[in-house]
Amino acid sequence: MVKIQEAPEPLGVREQQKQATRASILQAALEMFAEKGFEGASIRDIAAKVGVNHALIKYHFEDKESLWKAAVEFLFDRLNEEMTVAPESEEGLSELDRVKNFVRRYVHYCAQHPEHARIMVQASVRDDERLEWATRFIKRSHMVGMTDLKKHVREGIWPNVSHISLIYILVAVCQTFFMLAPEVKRIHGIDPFSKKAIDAHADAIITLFFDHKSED
Amino acid sequence: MVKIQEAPEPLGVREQQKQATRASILQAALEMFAEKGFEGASIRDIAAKVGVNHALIKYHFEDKESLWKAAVEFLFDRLNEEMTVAPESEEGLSELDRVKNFVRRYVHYCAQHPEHARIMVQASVRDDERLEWATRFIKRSHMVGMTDLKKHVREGIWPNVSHISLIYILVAVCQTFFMLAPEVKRIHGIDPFSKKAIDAHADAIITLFFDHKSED
DNA sequence: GTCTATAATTAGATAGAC
DNA sequence: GTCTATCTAATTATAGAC
Repeated sequence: MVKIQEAPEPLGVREQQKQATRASILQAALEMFAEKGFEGASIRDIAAKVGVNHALIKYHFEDKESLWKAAVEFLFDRLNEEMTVAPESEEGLSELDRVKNFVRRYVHYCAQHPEHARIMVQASVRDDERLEWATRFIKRSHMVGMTDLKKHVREGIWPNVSHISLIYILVAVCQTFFMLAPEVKRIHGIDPFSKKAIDAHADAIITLFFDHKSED
Repeated sequence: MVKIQEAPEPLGVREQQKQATRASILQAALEMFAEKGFEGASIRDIAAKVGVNHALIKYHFEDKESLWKAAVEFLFDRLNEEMTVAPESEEGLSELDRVKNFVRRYVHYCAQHPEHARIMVQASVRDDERLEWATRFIKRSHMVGMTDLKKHVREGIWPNVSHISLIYILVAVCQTFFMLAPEVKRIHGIDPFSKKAIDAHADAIITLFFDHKSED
């Protein structure tokens, strides 16, 4: 019995439960991979965190590698969603103010989802099959940023230096403070995820990059 | 038979071989821990990389945890050595030029030893006993930097924003480009460790931070 | 869909030979 | 000092019950 439909039917309660379990496993996997790395995070610990049997993960994700890939896809899908901005909301703003808004938005994204940087950094320090696979996602987000960045260099917003270095500088300053949150807490005794610290960090970046000139 | 001596005697050939083996194991451990993380790097792979039996590692380093700690101590000892500068070499320089020199020196350190950032980032994303142990080393290097940084904020070299954010911004921009070298190569097709890329990166940071003012 | 039970592999540790 | 051999524990994977 095949149904032809424009919008998806309301799911059966069993199917709903399935998707909920799948989502819980994915969420637990994100946290575990972020904290312990690919080998350090065990299927069994992820299952235990969700409260299901480890064999169930095979049913939803085939194997550990596939689970990791599903987690990475989820990260970049969410990044695209959350970083997209309605054009109307920026009408009348100068290009510099748009760049500043972008920095604020990205800083907040990094604070809300530190597991993104944690997982991707651990992927990007080793030149293996997983990094090769993830390259398409990283590449896509870099290419989008690169186009804008080159335009902004021409407009004098960024200095005319290596574009590749600039991209990594921008990403690094937004991510690192939150990625290393456990260290920041231990060394400096502050919580990077507090509203105050998040705003102070965005302010620091924007002031240093765009509103500051060193005195000799 | 006890010898009292001012300077160490020339070591026996057997003892020399022992220390050479120990150093090789430590070097291999640094590379493996950096690339694969604590759990991902196996004692057996490290031993295989050196060309010795895995049981020998226990003789030199007791267990995996101790080997990791020895590797981290080595990293910070070398950091202190290589970042120390003779006061004479900076005589007559303005404070701003000293800061620029510091950035250049640190960028070169990060390029020469990307395993430092790789190992410490993986330690700092998880709040466990190893990070607690490593805190003393991180703290020491942050405290040195923090004192100078506050002075330089007063002098107008850095903008008057969160000092903690500034520290992480500075460290992040110097480290990340080299830490993520495998990614940089795959995405942008350049080698971050080439002399040209290293210098361009240091230039990018210094220009952006100290020699640039955005146009509105 | 989810769990039980178990096979197959791999890792860290260590006793003892050389 | 270094290696061989072995033990134990943990992990991924999977067949099959419910």
